[in-house]
Amino acid sequence: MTITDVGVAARVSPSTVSRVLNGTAKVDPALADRVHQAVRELGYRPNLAAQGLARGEWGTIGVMLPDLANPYFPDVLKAVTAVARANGRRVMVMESDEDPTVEQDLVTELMRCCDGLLLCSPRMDRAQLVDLVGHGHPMVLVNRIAPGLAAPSISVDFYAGMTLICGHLAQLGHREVVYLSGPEASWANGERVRALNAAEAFGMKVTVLPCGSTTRDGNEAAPRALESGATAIVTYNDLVAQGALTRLRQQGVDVPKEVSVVGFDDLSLDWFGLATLTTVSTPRDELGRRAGEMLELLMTEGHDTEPRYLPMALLVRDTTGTVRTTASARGAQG
Amino acid sequence: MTITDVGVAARVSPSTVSRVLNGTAKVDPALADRVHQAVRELGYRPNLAAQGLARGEWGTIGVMLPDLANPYFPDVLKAVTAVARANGRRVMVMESDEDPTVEQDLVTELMRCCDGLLLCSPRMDRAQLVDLVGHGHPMVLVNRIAPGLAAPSISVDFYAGMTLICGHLAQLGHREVVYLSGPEASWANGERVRALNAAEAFGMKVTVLPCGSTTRDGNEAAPRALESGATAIVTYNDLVAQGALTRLRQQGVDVPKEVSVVGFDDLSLDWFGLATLTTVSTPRDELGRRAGEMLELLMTEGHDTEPRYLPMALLVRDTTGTVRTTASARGAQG
DNA sequence: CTGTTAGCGCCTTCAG
DNA sequence: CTGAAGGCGCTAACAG
Repeated sequence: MTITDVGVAARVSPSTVSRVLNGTAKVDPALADRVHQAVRELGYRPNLAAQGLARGEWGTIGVMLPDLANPYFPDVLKAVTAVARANGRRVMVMESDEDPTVEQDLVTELMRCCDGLLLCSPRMDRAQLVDLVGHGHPMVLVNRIAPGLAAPSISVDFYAGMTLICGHLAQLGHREVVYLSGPEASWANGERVRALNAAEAFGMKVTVLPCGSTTRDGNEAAPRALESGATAIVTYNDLVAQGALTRLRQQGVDVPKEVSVVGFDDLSLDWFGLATLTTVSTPRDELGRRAGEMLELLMTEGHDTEPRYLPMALLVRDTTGTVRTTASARGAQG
Repeated sequence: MTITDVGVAARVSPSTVSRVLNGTAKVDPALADRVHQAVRELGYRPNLAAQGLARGEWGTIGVMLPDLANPYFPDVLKAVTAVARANGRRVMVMESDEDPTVEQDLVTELMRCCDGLLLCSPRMDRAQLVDLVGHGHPMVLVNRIAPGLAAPSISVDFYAGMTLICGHLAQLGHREVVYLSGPEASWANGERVRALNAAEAFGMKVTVLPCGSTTRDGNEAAPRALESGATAIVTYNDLVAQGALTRLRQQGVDVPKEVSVVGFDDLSLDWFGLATLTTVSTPRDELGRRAGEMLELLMTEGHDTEPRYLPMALLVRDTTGTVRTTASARGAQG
């Protein structure tokens, strides 16, 4: 089933078939009709490998991300896919399991079969990033801003988000908070930490505890967080927060009366359980959409867009409250 | 950067390069060394489009699934990806949003750029399935067994899983249960319903309520489920169950004292909240692994494997208990 | 506006 | 065991 078969069926040359199918040039309507009919009758579909070879492009964009099981990414992916489809492209996604070495391989692999790449929350260091970008393949960074890198970037404004959290806690009277830190190699985690450190200027004492990005991590870290003596537990994301929350409850700790807990990302995990998490929201849909658009622009017009930051919004819900004054738990809810 | 460039660098013909790279034929070790070195120095990577065109295959398998946001699928995907990588293939996934029409398009699209397809929980009807399989592309069905279809299938044994649930409830004294039904077009849902109906032979009265597959669906259906007067709420999956559970608690209903709730799939959502869900477990990893292997077999040897059913296991946890005898809630926990 | 011609980069017969 | 030659299906530059 080739373009030639369609050609004979429509009594035209293969080129003409190609032209009507791609709209590359004006074709006599009569011939075009014959072609369309033949295509329909034969159920012809262009061979993508042949097209790719001839055109030098695949009609596919690649997405690399650390973990598909994180509810964060399906939302982003849906938006990216929508944009890609609107531009007539497929999407190929690969997950790295948070491993920088794997990331390198995946990107190399994706470059072989995609016209452009979206690197979501890459964990690799700046040098590796520079190396990869140097290959000249269009790629845009998502949730990672790397200064001086020849690739457009778009990210949620983690720093501002965490600042909102700190402000909220400060106003509730919290002066000592503990932060359950995300993956060490995560730039996004670094931004959160920076914002926390900045909050110390306002008289807030911050303890950083290595933790992780999953519910399990939060669950395991909760006791240590409690022991730190902080009145509020700030977390890398909602998953960690929920894990911690569960553990605290099991230990009979009253949240938010005895201790406040804050999430990050608004994964809307709050369907579960009675209390819903105070957190900051991420515009995941917009993030995916704009990232897709930036990549498309980069691929088609070589447009190197300015780095963009997307704002987060504070969502005060049930897990934060005024700090308890002494040893007794008599604080009021926020 | 073509195979010819490598050839000149290694002072051999392109054919020789191809042969050492693919292990297609015996090559003088000295030449092979030169080739490897040249490849390394030039950083050469075969053009996939050219390979695909010449070989007539893409080195890619396609996966179609209804919804990436369902935590069920990332687990399956990880296993599929692992198998695919072990066989030197990439994975391309597309989600249909539970829409049979979209499914048709996606499969058609995937057939154009993949050597084989995994159709996960397809919602399309049998006729459409037959049509698609008729195209002669290797495909295996996951979580859908369709009799007389010329495609291998593998599925979790939903019927047996639901039977375990019914038995468990019956032994706790439940005689009236309500089922929050999944997507109408879901074969897996049909299997669950069949098992429920079979349970009626044991004196169990079953009411089926249309619901859906998401937490939101469960949340919204909970009041209706309660009104049905049943003593136990059986659900399409853990997501629905959690949604219902949350709503019941908000209404002050004591689970499991006043009503029992059972999930399905063991999505391990139980990190959240105080009570963990009684449910049946799905071997998602094994499902993905075996599906991948079946597809590989089908692609390489045309092996048409027997349909396989994977067993589920009952996990009795905190949300089921003995039926309350009258109006008072004095049941004990299971 | 249409058909003919020459590759895209690789694999795979076929000679040697 | 190696090189040369043809073709995979399509597009694009070239004549007509």
